[in-house]
Amino acid sequence: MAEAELKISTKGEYASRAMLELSLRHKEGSLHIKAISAAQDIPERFLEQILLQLKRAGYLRSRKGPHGGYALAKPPEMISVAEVVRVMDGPLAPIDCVSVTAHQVCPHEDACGLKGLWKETRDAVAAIMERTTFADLAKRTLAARAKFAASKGRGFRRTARPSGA
Amino acid sequence: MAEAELKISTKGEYASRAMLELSLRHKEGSLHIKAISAAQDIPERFLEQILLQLKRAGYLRSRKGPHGGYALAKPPEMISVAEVVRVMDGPLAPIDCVSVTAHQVCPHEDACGLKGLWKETRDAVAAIMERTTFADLAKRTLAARAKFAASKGRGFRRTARPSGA
DNA sequence: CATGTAGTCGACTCTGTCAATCGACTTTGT
DNA sequence: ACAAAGTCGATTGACAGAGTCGACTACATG
Repeated sequence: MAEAELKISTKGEYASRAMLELSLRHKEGSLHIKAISAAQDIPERFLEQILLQLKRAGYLRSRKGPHGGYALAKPPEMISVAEVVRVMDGPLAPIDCVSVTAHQVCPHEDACGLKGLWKETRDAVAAIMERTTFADLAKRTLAARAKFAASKGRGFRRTARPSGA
Repeated sequence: MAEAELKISTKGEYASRAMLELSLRHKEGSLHIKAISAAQDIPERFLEQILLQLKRAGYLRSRKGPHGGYALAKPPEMISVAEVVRVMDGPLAPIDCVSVTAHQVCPHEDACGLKGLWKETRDAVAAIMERTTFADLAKRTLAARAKFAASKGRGFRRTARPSGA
């Protein structure tokens, strides 16, 4: 028995985290894979191919050579989580006969009273992810961190970041 | 690339279909595996083990010998889809750090602004499945079938033939 | 009480997907 | 031109999901 039937692939998760990191540090210009990998704890080599995919899909732009790296291709408020997840894992549907992007005829048509239910859940999830942008996530994250820092007591240094500068 | 990041296992799907069939024909007393398998087009041998699991979890009762078979252990309006799916696939969470039944500390705590979002989607899905009972599904199915029959009933079958008579 | 019917159980296979890694190539800055 | 950084695609290893099998046990009826 698995542990979840509602599953976001780690790839989708990593992609989201990477995009979030990029959104948080949007001002800094481009970030190297290493920086993102370290900040979000994602295997560097794996992240590499994720960023690549995201770039091909038009969400990121990259620069080679020294001082290169990745950056968002559009402002964070223009990118929804749904888009990113879809790039990584494909269309979202709880079961094939309900997908908006990849339907196929369900052999049970009339017999399948479940179809409506699956569609309902799909729509609910899609709606949430569709309306949440990375700007939203960044805002929430900042808020959460501030709260965290405050509750942890003054004088505490915050999360150690492998920052240069 | 997969085709869905929101996935109900076929086991969960089959279990739901079986329960639906049992609900639809609740009046008939118990049904044999064969009948359910045929009606819902589920591999007999596979269905067998699914029903078994459902029985162990207390949703079905069975009778051996001739005239045996499976039947619901409680009325359809007392069983939610969420329960059944959970029996088959375990707790539902888009990612481990959000599961209500199987949490584990997320190593990114503060850094993870995504957590809230995953939780949101989980709750949305859970809410839908929790409030939908098999009585609901049976009703919907009957309605869908009636509609289907009506539209099929009048008129003639579509003629793809170049020249009719 | 014999016997076929039906259910129970656990182990097993097979396939596909997912996560992750490598090696080599290309581009860019100095 | 050389090194640093990014790009690419192929490969791999592990594990979960889907479906199968064989044998065992219980029951109901002739």
